[in-house]
Amino acid sequence: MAPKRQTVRDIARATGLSVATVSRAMNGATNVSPKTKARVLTAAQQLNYVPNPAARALSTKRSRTIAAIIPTIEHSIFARFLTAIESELTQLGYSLVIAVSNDNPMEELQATRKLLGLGAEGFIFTGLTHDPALYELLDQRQVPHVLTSGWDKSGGARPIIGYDNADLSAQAIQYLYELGHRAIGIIHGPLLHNDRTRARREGAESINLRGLSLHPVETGLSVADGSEAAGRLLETAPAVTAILCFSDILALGASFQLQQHGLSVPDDISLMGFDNLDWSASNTPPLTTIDLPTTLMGQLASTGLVKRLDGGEAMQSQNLAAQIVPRRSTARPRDA
Amino acid sequence: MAPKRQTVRDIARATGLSVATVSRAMNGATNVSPKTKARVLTAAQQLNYVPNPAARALSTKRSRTIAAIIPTIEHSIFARFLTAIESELTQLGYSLVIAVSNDNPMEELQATRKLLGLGAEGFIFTGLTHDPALYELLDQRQVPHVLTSGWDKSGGARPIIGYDNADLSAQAIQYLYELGHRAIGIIHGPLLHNDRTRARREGAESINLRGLSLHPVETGLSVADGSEAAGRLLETAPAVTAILCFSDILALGASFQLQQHGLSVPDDISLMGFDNLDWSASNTPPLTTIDLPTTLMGQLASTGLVKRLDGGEAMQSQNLAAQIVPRRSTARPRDA
DNA sequence: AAATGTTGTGTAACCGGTTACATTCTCACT
DNA sequence: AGTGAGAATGTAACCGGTTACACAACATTT
Repeated sequence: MAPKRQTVRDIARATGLSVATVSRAMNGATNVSPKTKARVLTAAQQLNYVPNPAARALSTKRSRTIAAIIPTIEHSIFARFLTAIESELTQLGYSLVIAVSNDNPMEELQATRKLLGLGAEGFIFTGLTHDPALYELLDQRQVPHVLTSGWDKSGGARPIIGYDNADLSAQAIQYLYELGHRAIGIIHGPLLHNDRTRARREGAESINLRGLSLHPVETGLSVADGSEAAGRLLETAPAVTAILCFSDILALGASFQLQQHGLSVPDDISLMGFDNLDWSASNTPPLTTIDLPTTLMGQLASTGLVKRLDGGEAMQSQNLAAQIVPRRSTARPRDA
Repeated sequence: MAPKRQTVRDIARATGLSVATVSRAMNGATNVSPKTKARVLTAAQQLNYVPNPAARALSTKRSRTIAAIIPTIEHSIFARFLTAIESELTQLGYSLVIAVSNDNPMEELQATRKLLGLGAEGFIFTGLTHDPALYELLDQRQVPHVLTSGWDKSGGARPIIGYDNADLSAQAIQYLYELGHRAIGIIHGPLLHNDRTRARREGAESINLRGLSLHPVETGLSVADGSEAAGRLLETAPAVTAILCFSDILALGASFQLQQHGLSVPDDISLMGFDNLDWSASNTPPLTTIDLPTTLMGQLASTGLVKRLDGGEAMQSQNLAAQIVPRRSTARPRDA
């Protein structure tokens, strides 16, 4: 019932070969005759041999494990991201470990320490700004890593695979302006410790168009927060004819609030999101949003990191394209 | 810039002590004088020493890693579950690795093999039915594991920490019946490879009440699927006065569809979900649903597994309580 | 003062793979 | 047959912790 674990030496004994040959046969067959290789493989099969990962990691000094640290898991945009990373890494023979930072730089630092101690060889972070101590740690130990979900035009020192939040949100405002909207509400999550949100807000405010007035409202990240913020916005800026939310989740909350006020989308007010989550097309009405290249970003971050680890190739930063997806939740304002 | 990794021997050299003493000082201090312990600790601090997890795992034959295999990550109910497991395990000094089965027994088996090869010591599975080969593997290698998200009255051979899906869904039907509903639609995900859904369906159908007729519709798991299924239901069973969805996600989709048909909830039709996701209270109208003890389940599964691994205590099965959360999306039918 | 116990520390083996280097075997070619 | 190159295999050290056992120093008991 409990056959003790088999080792290379057991296989060596069983086949009458040496441990070196067994090891060579199990891995990339360098200089092993096909006959012996087959002999080893069948013996391994029979004895139900599974290599000990710790022993292998110890002698190769490689764990083939990559860590992803994300702000939260309770948000399908990150779920999509993680799924992409996971499947890509699995294909490349790597494993993924995950930690959550709750958008808190200290928790992020702590999680990184922990995963480093767990043997992670490479790191995928979300966002561009992190605690100096985190960077120090990474540099000191020369840990390959990549930043995601953002973009730095000025080209920072570390590889980035992401998209230009400022530019995208500017595009969104432009899009609404061209539809005829002049007073536009913005609902977004916390600015503190979240450079994606900050970039989006700054991007929106960088637009200078005649007659345009923006009405930003800061709130949390949940559906309930979106609803609450929309309520606040309707009170403080009743002239608003369109609302841009910096996430589809917030837009969903806002749409609940608008419904409660008896306002119809887009006849009374236009609503636009950010993320293009899977349900945004099913929303009533289908939600105009921005499709972020989350899956591609996960794939590229993974392959880049693996190439770096396996081949030593330096990673290249990439600014990925993202598209506005026009749907029925946005339209010309009534009096335009 | 690249100070080569410090080892116990480096610390031993630096302090003039032996590796054994250093090791003892670093871990639970068995027989080490406070003075030496302090000396070792400060030296370790100064040299920025981080123990090599592979070496430790190799010699202790313990990895302190637990694996969770979930059907999908793109569903906040599992996100909540994972978050609970993660924080609990971290507190207990363990780490979590995650794999996704996509509700496919073969993928699940493969993922288990992989994580076992990665060194996972214990497993948390979702659901009660799994591939026989999976059970064989677990038994043969005596891997501690726990099944979650379900319940087996007849008491299976393996520890379960979950809730009684059949009973909960029966309660939901009962609740709607008592409100006065007689023709009740049910929208649920795939029955194949998903024993939670099967149990819920069977539980609902086990109810025998005068005048009650159920109209089940099978679909996928996404919001769009819920919307599609609701459309189908309205066509095939127009007499339905209430719809029970086996997930809040499906209920959200259904509510979009009802809106499109100009039907108001709950005046024209009652709508009920399952899960109590964070937004279900913000929905318009707030969604009646069943609050599942996901967080508690994650905590108990984690601590149980750790107790088993650390202390050898056998795990105990637990049937956790779940509550119907009545909100405004359900009401008496019009003509009752 | 001798015997015994207690506490703190050191030595060296061990975990289970990988791999540099040494050795043996094969076979082609003179 | 002899030689040398190249292929196949073996030996043993190594990765970096942990820990059984040995031993030293000092306290306690009679």
